[in-house]
Amino acid sequence: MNIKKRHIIEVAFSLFYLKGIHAVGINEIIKTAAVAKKTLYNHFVSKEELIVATLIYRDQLEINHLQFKLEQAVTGKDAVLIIFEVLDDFINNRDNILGSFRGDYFNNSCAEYGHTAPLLYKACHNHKVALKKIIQMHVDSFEKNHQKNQFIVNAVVLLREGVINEALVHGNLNSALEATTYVENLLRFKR
Amino acid sequence: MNIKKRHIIEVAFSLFYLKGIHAVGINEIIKTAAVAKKTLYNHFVSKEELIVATLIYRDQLEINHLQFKLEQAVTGKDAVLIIFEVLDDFINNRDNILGSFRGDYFNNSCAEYGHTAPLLYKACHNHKVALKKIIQMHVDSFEKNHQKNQFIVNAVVLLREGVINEALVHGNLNSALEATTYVENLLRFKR
DNA sequence: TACAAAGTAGACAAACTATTCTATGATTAA
DNA sequence: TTAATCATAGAATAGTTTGTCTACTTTGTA
Repeated sequence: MNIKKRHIIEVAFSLFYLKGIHAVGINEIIKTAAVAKKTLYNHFVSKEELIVATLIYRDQLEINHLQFKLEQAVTGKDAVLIIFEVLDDFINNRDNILGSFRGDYFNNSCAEYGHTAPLLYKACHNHKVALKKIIQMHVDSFEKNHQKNQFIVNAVVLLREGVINEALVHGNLNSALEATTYVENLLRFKR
Repeated sequence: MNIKKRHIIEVAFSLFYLKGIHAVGINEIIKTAAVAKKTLYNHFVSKEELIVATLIYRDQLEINHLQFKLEQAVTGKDAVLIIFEVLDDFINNRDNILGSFRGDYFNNSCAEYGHTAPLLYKACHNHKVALKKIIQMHVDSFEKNHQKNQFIVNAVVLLREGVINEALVHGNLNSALEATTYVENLLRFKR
């Protein structure tokens, strides 16, 4: 991808994520990115297209990062626990790749736009589907009983979402560790 | 409270909740509320004050509604399960009082503003604290062991947050029921 | 070297934003 | 009845916003 285009996406993402999408204007983006307005509009037909690009960019970043971390997992159960380790590092700003925590970019974007911007919603939804697929794959490796399998997958997805919101709005930075205790229980009982 | 003021708050809440706060202007609010601009600014010094008023209004509505439903609970464990019943009705638009589901208003507002508007963040945070206090109270009634008690309270809070986001972004309208199965497990094992 | 593509800087338009203000009409209480 | 209060409609202000356009400069490639 064009280097300027990527730079604009990265800068836009940072600002959107930190301040919220509506709160950040095109002028702020081009100023921060040190880029001409024309350049931005050469690469993106509208602000909405840029927003969607930031969502896809962040999706790839988070999914790749998670996959990389999951390579350390020996068993499927390890993998499930690693998901919450990654979350804990993210929430407590111990991860350079994911950057400074300000909630889940996809949840935040959906919260801001709801279903008023269909492309945007779809990008958020896609990310969640991709994430669930990864979780599913790892749970499949150790739980063959369909019902138990679904039970665990759903619980992990649910807890993950809970952890992020708990950290953001409740301000509870231990939420990932709390969830880990919980997941350990879940994995033990379901053997 | 003044009847006009309350009407403005209710209309503003509906619009903010449906479309997002930034996306709704003062002009749209006064037009929908069929009220003069001066009337709005007589009651609220600024848009931000109105936003905070809608958060407090919704906080009271949700807390009162939940308390009312919880009166049906015979035991503390019933109460915990009722929390997820209420959520399920909310998500599937079976509750006239809570209205049409579009996620958690407090999470959405925080997502939109982050910490840039301290009064707003505080109102959201207060709601979460009030909610946790209610959950705590009911769990206290059946679990005296402090560690187990905290474990359950945290799990319920985490799951509740997860359920709402799962429904909003994943589009999974069964999330509350899935969580219920999970909570039942939790309550059984911790006897 | 020459030429096309891509970037820069920023003025500009049109539409929006929150907020203030004026002028007028309706209610209400003394 | 009279005076004060409250509401209305909407113009005006000052500042946003996204997106377009012009004129000029840099850059990469053939």
